[in-house]
Formats: sequence, structure tokens, C-alpha cells
Amino acid sequence: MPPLAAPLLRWYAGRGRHDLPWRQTRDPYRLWLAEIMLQQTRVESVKPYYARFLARFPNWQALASAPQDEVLALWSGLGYYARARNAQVTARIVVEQHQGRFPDTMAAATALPGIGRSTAAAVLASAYGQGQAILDANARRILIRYHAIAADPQQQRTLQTLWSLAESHTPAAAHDYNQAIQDLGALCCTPRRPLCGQCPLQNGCQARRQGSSDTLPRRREKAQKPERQVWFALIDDGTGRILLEKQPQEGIWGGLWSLPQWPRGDETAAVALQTFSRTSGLSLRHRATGPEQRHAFTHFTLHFQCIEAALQSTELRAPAQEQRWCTIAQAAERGLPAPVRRLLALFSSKRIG
DNA sequence: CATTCGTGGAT
DNA sequence: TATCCAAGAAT
Repeated sequence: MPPLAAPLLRWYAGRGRHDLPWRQTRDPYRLWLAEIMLQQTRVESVKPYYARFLARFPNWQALASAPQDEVLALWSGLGYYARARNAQVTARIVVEQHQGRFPDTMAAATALPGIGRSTAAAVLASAYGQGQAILDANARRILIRYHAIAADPQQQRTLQTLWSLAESHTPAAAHDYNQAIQDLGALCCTPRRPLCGQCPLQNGCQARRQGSSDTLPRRREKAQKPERQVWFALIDDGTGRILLEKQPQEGIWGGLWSLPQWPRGDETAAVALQTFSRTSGLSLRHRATGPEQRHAFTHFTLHFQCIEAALQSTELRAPAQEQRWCTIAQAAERGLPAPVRRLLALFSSKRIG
């Protein structure tokens, strides 16, 4: 079987995405940050976040010493917020335990929170010229097609095989190879309708030979998504400020600021607001109820509806979560979940218009 | 080993 | 409109 690396690297030299922002540096901090942001996230989505984040936190020290709210505000909308929380923990460990230098061994790198085998390999190869193989979605798809692997890609045994193949194809200096296989996956060996006719690996590709490029990797049967229903409350204190609550660190939207929210059943908005009023200690007057909306997560669908209410009085009581009263503009500067950000933008434009 | 964790673009 | 799925890791 012809080796994979040589034609891949030739293709990369001519057709690779050499202008990506994180390819203009060998700074471990910048390379690491790119890898974290790119986890399960498209390149085009990452670009603006990467630029803003680096402008505000240009190095380990800056990130390590920042308030979490600022970090999450700059991550707001990118998703998978544990990445941002872990990134800050990692920055602090690098500063305090590694003298400000990203570790240069797999063991030390994967010991950092948010860094698994593939992310560690990518950073070590790019920053220090090591020969570590990555196995991201692109590499996985390409290897599955190249070797015509029909087994379930999620199975532990299949993953072991793929890691082994990844290592066997990866040259001793893996930087360009790692970038190349990701570019090939993004530009040519795409998930659907791969461009096999212009692929540099078409001669050695077993899926191409079998005609199975379109059906590999094997898709696994979709489990049906559960649905959750919640109310959001947009509470106006009479001076143009609204109430935000900080989400617990663990769980969905951990560490972000959100509108007060609680589970929804069959009750009307007015009844729901009474319930919330009792538990929160806020005396509220119902003003309006927004339209039903939904937000699709990977693993469930969220149905929500926003109740607009006016604050009448407050009973002195310790809130279950940290709370802030702030203007819509101030709220928009915080780390908000995407649907909450949309909700506030809509409310703000309605109020002005 | 199966779940949990976001979001937006493509199709 | 519905589905897929992306430079994965933690639990």
C-alpha cells in the first residue's frame, strides 16, 4: 500500500490553508488556544473569537490573572464553555507549576484540564516539532476511508486501530502532516460528497477502490433527542435594569449569566410567574409573554418562553444563585448563552423601535 | 463505555 | 423544516 504522507504533504504545499491565523505562529500559547477553540467547532466560527481573545489575553499570565467573567464574556456564543473554564485553569497551572512554559511531554500536557490526547499531540507537534499523531474528526474520517474501515467508529476497538494507523502514517516531525490531514478533511475528504477525483490519496484509498467513500464512515443510528421546557423571566426593576443570574459552574452554560429560568409544565405564564415570585422573594407584575421559541442542543431540544415582568418590591432573602441588576447594554457585555443574547437583543430593539 | 457539554452553517 | 456534524474531553 502506498504511503499516505508523501502525496498528502505535496498536496498541502499547494492547496493547504496556510493563511489561518494560528498557522502564523509557533507560540505554544497561541497554538494551544487555537486547539482548544477548534474542538468540535468550525474554523470560520473560531476566527473572530480567536482574534478578540488574543487581543485581550495575549499570554498565559494575562489569562491566568483574569476574572472568569471576562474570559466567559469573550467565549460567549462559541459554546462548550467548560473549554473556557478549563483554559483558565490550565493557564494558571502553566504559570504556577511550569514556569510559564507549556509542558513538552504527552503525560504533562494531557494532565492539564481540557487537553486530551489529540489536542496535546497537536500542540506538541506544532510548538516543539514533535512527531505526535493527532486523531481529530478529519484524521478519523480520512483513515476510515483510506483503509475502508467498516466497523463502528465510536467503538473502543476501532479507535485503537485508528490511533495505531494515525501513528504509523505520521512522520517524525508531524507539524505539517497534522495540518495537512485536517485541511484535506475540510477541503477534499469532506463528510458528505467527498471530492475523490481531486484527492491526492485516491490511488491508495480503499474506499475509493470499493466505491464506499460516500457511505464511510459508518453513521450510527440517531437516538431521539429529549426535550426540555423552561420559562425565562425578563424582570424590569423600573429604572431600566433587568435581573441576571450566574449559572452554577457545572452543567449547561456553567459560569455564564442568564435570565432567571425555571422548569415549565402546563401552567400559564401568570401562574408560572407567581411560582417564581414565591421562590425568589420578588414581588412581580406580569406585563407580557413572548412567543414560544426553541434552541437546539446536540443532545436535547430546549423549548422556552420569556415572561416580561415589572418588579414591585423585594423581600430580603439570600438568592440561590449570584444575581446582578444591570441594563441591557451591560448585560450584553457579559458571558451570555446564545439564546439569552438573542432574547435581549430582540427585547432591546423592540423597546427602542 | 455512554453521556454530557453549544452553536451555527450546510444540505 | 429537519438533520448532520465540526481541529474532543471529562465523567
